[in-house]
Amino acid sequence: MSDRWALAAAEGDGARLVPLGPDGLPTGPVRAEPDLVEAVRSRPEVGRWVWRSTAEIYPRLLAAGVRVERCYDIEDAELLLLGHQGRLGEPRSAAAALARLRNAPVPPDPPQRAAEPGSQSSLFEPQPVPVPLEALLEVYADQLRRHEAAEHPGRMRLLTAAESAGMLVAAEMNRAGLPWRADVHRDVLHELLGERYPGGGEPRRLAELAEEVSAAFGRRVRPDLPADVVKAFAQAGIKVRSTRRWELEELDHPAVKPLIQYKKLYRIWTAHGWSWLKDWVRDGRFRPEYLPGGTVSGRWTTNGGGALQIPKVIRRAVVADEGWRLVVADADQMEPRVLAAISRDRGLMEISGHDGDLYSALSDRAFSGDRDHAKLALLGAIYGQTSGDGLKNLAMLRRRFPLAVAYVDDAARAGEEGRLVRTWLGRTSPRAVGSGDDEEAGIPQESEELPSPDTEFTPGYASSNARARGRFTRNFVVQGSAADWALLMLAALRQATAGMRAELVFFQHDEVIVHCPAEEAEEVAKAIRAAGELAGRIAFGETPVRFPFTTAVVQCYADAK
DNA sequence: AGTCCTCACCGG
DNA sequence: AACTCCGGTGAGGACT
Repeated sequence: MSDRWALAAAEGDGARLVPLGPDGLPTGPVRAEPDLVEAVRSRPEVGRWVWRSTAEIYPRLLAAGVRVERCYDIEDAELLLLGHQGRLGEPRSAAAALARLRNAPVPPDPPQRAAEPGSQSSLFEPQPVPVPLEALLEVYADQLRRHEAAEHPGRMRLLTAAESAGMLVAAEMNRAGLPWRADVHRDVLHELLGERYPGGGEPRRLAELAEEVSAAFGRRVRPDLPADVVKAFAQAGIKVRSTRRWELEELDHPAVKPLIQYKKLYRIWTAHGWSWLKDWVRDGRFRPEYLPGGTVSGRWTTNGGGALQIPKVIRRAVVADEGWRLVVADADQMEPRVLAAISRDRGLMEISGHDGDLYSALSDRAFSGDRDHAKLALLGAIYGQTSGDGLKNLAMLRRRFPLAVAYVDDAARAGEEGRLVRTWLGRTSPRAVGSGDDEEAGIPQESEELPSPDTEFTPGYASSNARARGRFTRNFVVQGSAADWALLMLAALRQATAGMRAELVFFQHDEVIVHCPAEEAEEVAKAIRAAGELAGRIAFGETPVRFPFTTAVVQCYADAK
């Protein structure tokens, strides 16, 4: 009996499938079966299903109550392998991979369509390109070879396996949905925005604030039109470059207060108001479509519903079912801990080797300043900050944590020089757009600027384009390696809760929510902490670095912080 | 009528 | 204190 099987959807509801050996080659004949779901359900001993696309197959299985242990997603792996080869942007479909193997014309990927509210199946399936099982096997065998050719084959195997696990988690979270109380959401909207007027215009509170703004300027002003606001300030003798909140806050003018209030509420109304509720919440659940690896750095995105931007005030609507709880868990200072692990900097690993607040430890041991200054300095180093307070402490960071700063500096230099960088597991940055100075053909590039002498490590004169590129690659290695860790953490958590009634219902970069019966809550919290530590060891090997979570067992998401 | 862009906010 | 990294979203407006 084989541990690993390849599976392809066939005519109607059917499937074709075959057992595979450790080398990825078939160890038996191809079976043709009339019912894909039954083909999988009847083989619980299979440890890993190799298929073209999780989004194509797994929602069907979940709808029939069939859960699988592990999978290998060929089209996701193709994307990661292409990236590793510096060929991001080439079509990643199985059909395209096959065409490349056979030196045939490569079909472009089908366009991704927008999410449809309320849909339960995944949507990265605009028009599935049928690929026969034999062709899939050919692509799979080639992918196994390409893993071996990677810079770190073991890590690359881990990366594709982890992201395939992420695909399973994403489909399961979409199926489960985030518990959402529409009645509570409506109460919040009414409190903040007031009554809705018939006809669909602004609700009462927004209309009142618009009146206050107009009254303050002495003429009719539309607060939702930045150009109108800038003009109104100019007529009042105040020059503003934009109407961003932080800029308006500097001004002394009676319109400022209602303007800022208007912006805040306008945002809630348009992005998370009544129409959002109607579009995205069904039967007490919000079902966003998660896209693992949706950003180049490996962070997830969601398609529709803005699930990764739920405003804090709206979180009151996320309420556990009767007798159930939400276990809300936040990884503590994930990015500096990840930097410690990937750079192997002794000082930073030492500070990251405790469960306590990392920034406090940093300010106690290495800084004369307070916690907030320590935090700014460290984050500034990771983000490539170009101005502000963080810079003053950069020299000290360099002395105390030479390997950590060198790690991100090296990544920045690679970016400035147009080279690619990789996360710890091997996810690779995209090439610079145009990878030269040929953007905006025919227009000369901006004049070269002098580097600021206190921060620059490059001897040359990098253009501002190149320096932006350097900030991107600097951040990429840390944020991306953190995403590597998060994938492994999710995979471990999924395994740990497999025998429980608990369901993963939300994931956002460094935060998870598990919905579970009250009596399972403590066990779930323990499982989350264990998953974090396990992910740290699997991803980065044995290091002193700890990956703690702050967990809260609550009935309402808003009570978690 | 549809597409693309800018703005400004939300989250990490 | 300043606005650096990664995204999604909607509205309005300019364009085809």
